[in-house]
Amino acid sequence: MKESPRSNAEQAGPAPEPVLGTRARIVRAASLLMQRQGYDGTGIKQIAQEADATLGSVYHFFPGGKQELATVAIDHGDREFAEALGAALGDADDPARAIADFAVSLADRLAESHWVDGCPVSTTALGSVGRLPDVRSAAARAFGHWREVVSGALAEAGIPAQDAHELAHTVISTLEGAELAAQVSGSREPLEIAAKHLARLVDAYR
Amino acid sequence: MKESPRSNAEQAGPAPEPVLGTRARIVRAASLLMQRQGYDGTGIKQIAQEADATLGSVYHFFPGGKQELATVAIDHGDREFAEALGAALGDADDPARAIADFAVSLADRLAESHWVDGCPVSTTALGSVGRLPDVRSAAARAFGHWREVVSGALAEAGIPAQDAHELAHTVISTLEGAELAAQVSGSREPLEIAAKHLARLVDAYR
DNA sequence: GTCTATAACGAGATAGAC
DNA sequence: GTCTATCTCGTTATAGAC
Repeated sequence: MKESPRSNAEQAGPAPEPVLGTRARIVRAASLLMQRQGYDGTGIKQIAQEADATLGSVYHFFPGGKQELATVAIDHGDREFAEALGAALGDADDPARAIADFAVSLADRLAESHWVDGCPVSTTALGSVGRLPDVRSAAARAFGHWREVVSGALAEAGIPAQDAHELAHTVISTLEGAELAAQVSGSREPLEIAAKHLARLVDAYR
Repeated sequence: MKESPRSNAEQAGPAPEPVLGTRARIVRAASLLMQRQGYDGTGIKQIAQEADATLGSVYHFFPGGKQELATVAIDHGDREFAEALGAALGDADDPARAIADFAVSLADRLAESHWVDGCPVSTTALGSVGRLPDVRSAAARAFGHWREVVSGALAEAGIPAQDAHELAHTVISTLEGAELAAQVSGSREPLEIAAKHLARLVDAYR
């Protein structure tokens, strides 16, 4: 069960990335591939190949099969995005500007990936709404976490709790929708405009 | 090629819905199923069954196979949503209120369908961004059409063209994102809050 | 235009040696 | 924990009778 994450590369060379265990590599590959191709568009064999693991290892760590893998992949994307969001908004005294900058950084990442690496949750979640309850609820938790990060930052900047709660909803919704529009149209424009409008909206509540 | 759309039900009884030809039934079924399950989650056999057609008929009308079917389905959803949007914003002297009401009506439709009937384009488009260029560009056209409807209504209400263009981007992005969030969380809240914030944002530009 | 049968392939999942 | 072989089923797509 437990693996030493440093079984090789022991003498701490300049290698920046830690050596991932098999389970972690599988999770990372599943998250990345499902982010790009969705649940049905991603095969378990493809995940195993991308993770440099065998099919047997995948089912060893995830006996629940593809569904379990999908929920774990969404949890992974949840944490990843929450950290980025927290880092961007954490100690900002001007949350409106911080949110706008974060939206532009999403456009940067998206353009770098040629518009394929969008939200790590929405693609997987959308196609499985009425069909895979565990996947759907994992996605709902993720959205909730992200709203908490935004709402906390807004409250810390002096915005009343109820306003902060509602603004957090619209900030996350608009970022999601603008990222989707940017992917589909292959353009930074939706996210850049969303940055401007979200800043204006947040500032109206101070 | 051409079919009489009234080959039966000739005496114009009180039947409200027109009799659809085979091709139209296939398009409608494909649009509905891909809206719910995405491109990869929807099988051609399932489409044929839902449309009361045979597999042979599907390939007769759509020799390009699943890809062609998907682009036609997106075009269908495009027109459908553009009409609803146009009806809601067409002759409104208060576009901010009209947009808010429309967002709430989206929440109504979503709740009625138990959160499965979301945007007729985004689910199909998202999973195919880096993989099916024809599908992606059909989705991009749809988003463009919808923005034109919004931007036209805003311009007619006296908002300068550049502001109207940018607002249309955010209106569509936010509606998309809020609908996605509502589906995932099984709640009207994202769309109801988006309605309020979009109205406030639009009013700030008058 | 509609229907059935089937080809060709890949999917998710399992078994069991090592 | 890892690997390979395999089972079973469903998929897209095609062929050809009617």
